[in-house]
This record gives sequence, C-alpha cells and structure tokens, in this order.
Amino acid sequence: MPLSFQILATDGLARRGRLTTPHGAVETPAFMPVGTLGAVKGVTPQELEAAGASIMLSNLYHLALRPGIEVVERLGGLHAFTGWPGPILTDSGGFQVWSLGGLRTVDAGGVTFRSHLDGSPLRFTPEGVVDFQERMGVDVAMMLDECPPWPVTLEEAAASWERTLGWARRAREVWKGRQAGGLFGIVQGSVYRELRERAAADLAELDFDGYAIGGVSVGETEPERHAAVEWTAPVLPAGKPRYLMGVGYPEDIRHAVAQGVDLFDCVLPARNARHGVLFTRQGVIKIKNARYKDDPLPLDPECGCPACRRTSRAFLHHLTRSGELTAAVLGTLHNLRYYLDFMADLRQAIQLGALTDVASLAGRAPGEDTPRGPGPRVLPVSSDPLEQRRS
RNA sequence: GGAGGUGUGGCCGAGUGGACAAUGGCAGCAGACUGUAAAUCUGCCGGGCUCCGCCCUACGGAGGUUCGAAUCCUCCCGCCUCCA
Repeated sequence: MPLSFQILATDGLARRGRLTTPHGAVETPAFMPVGTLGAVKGVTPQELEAAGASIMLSNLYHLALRPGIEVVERLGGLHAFTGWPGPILTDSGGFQVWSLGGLRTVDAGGVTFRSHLDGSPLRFTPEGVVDFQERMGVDVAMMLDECPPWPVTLEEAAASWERTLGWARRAREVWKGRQAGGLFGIVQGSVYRELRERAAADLAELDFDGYAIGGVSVGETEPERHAAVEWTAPVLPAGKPRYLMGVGYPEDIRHAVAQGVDLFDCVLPARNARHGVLFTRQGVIKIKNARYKDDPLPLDPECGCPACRRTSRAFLHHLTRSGELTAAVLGTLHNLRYYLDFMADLRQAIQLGALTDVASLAGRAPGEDTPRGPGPRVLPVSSDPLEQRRS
C-alpha cells in the first residue's frame, strides 16, 4: 500500500491533513518522537502510544550499524522487531553526514562512514539506503542526503546540493514501482534563498511521495532557520506532505506549521527530559533547580501525563538529582505528551481557522525561565472532533 | 605504658620548602542541548573588592626555623594500627 495524503482543512498556508500509511494514519501536522535505535529512550512502545504518538522516527545509520539490517529483516522488519505497531519513518543517515563530521567522507557516489562504535567502515549509497529501508519495512523512507555544515559559503552549499540532487534522482529511480510506503526527498540549500528555491523546484520534478526540508538546526540563527522554512515550504508540491527535519522548539514548530509544514521530529523533548528540562504550559521548568526542592505542585497542572497525574515537582526534582532512571522516564513521557498535545492544539486551531491564537508557552526563547502566564488556548484538546488518536 | 602512623577547603582525597586560595572526584549553584557518537556537556564553587587584577582569612592548635612553610623543628590536642 502506497502512501496517500489528504488535506482536510487549511488556515492561511497551514494545512490540517491525514497521511495514510501501511501501518495506520497520521493526523497532521504531526510530531514524530525520535527513536533512533527503534525506541524512544526510556519509553516503551505502549507508553509512546499512550502519550498520543501516531508515528515514530528511527534511524537507518544507527540500525545498520547495530543490530544490522539483516537482523531486523530476519526478525520480520522494524515493526515486528521493535514492537511499535504504528507508522515508522526512518532517517537515511544524511544527518549523520553532518553530525559525525570526522568519521565520514562524502563523494559523488555516496558516503563512507567509519562506525562510531568500532571504527569499521560502512558505505551508504543512495540506492543502498533505499534498499535498506525497504528491507526493514518502514512506512516512510528518506533519501540519502548531505546535510551541509554551518556556516557554508553559497558555492559550497550549491556544490553540495548538486551532489544531493544526483542522489535524489538515483533514489527516486530505485524506488520506482515500489508499492509499500513512500519515499521522501530532502531539500537542502543552507541559508541561501535562491538555492533553497531551486532545490525545492528540482525535487518537485522528481515526484517524491513527500518532501522534507533538511539542513536546518545545524547552528544557524532563528531568523535564518525561519527564513529557510518560509522560502521553501510554500513552494513544495501542495498535495504532498512536507516534513521539517529535526525541528524543534514548540515555537519553531508553530512557525513552520503556519508556513504549511506537516511533519516534525526532534530529539529535544526526549533529550531535554533526560537533562531535567521540562516543557509546560507555565513555561520551561528546569526541574534540577533548587527552587523546586519543596514544590508540591504537579509539573504542569493542565497535563494528563503519568508524571503530572501522580507526582509533585519536588519528587521529580528529587529523582532527577538522585540520577534515578525514573526521572528520565517520567520527564520524557511528560515532554512527549506536551509536544503531542501541542500538535493536537495546532491541528484543531487550523480546523477552526484560529492558528494564530495558539499559544506555545514552552516556546519562549531559551533561557527565559519565568512564565509569562497562560496564553490563550482554543479549546480543550479532547474536544477535537477530528482527533482519531490510536487508543 | 611502648612503637609507628595520621589530621588539607561541605565530604573524600592529592600535594612534603617557593610556580598554592591549594590537582582530582563528589556534593552544591547555574547554563547548554533542535533529522540523538548525549541518563551528556560547560561554567562557578573560602570571603571581600574599583573582579583579565588586588586585599583578607586559610591546610588540627600554639610556638619556632627560613627571604619564603600545607610542606622542616618543638610542644599540645584528636584519630588509627601494632606491641604490652
């Protein structure tokens, strides 16, 4: 079954849609929790589902290194292997081209990684990456791309894009005729408008099942990041899902949704939770801070996650200070729930034509710890008639 | 009673004549994190100030040697080990 995407409502450039995959539907705009190795760190598939996730992201590079594609394939594919029954999107390893800087070399034919685990070489080609992802049975495969570093000159970014475009053509060619799931192309172009626009147009010709905006959140400023989205998202094929890779803070997401982006992923809610930084409707809470030592309030009184339902900030503070694993688990469950609720609010707002009213309380500038006070919320999340959450 | 050892900043623990307000670690106080080489990393951490520097107080206590002592000597106090 191939992917299909319907747009159910719009609000300005924003779209409220539904991505249908072989493993279920994803109501968009959607946030995809990151389970690099097949699971969100500290969270079971059941808990992920209960938090309201409808799709999970995993990473081909990491899975290829360990346990290896063959193992996943032998055990029935990534869904069976991980126990996550819903849709899965896998990143191709393109981000690792950037993040693993010293451990890889890029050439026209592909990327050669040196494993960060044992140094052994691993060759990724556009064709091989498509093949790997198909063998794992993922719902959405990402093309191999080169995520250029930042800063880069226009010339370097352009040369990088030419290489990535070549990979896009090869990936698309290999994918032709495949019926299960879909393949997304990835727009690069760094912070250069002409490049971004050209990349979007180049990719549109290849008729991918969806289009991603990559190469952001690599060090550029917020205005640059937002500009890249503003230049790119609106010119991508209207009828296909759009995915902003690796983004971001709630405010970044809200901004991108308003520009017509449908899918997001980010390690932030999970990693920050592990580091004691929690997103709440009252603002960002650094639970390790001494001020929470005796705080009897729930983390976020408006949240329905397991942490907020049963524990106080003081207890979370204590667990975190003590290095207790449960602190990371509860924090992750909470942050994920926060993000997922936030996405539900955005979907509902688009439905009501009220996107600009959605507050993203946790989206304040990094470092700003003092709550501004609750902002407007459209309606309780649960009242959304279009919500079709997995139970 | 005899012999030996030891006492360092909140804790543990380096340092045995100058480069020592004193290595490390922990605890503490903050900060960062955006397609996860991250349950990680960074800064501060005796007090004060006109804070890329200066001044006080500090290595059990009191004296002493020395240009100079956490480091050497004497006495005292506490603790540890072994022998009686």
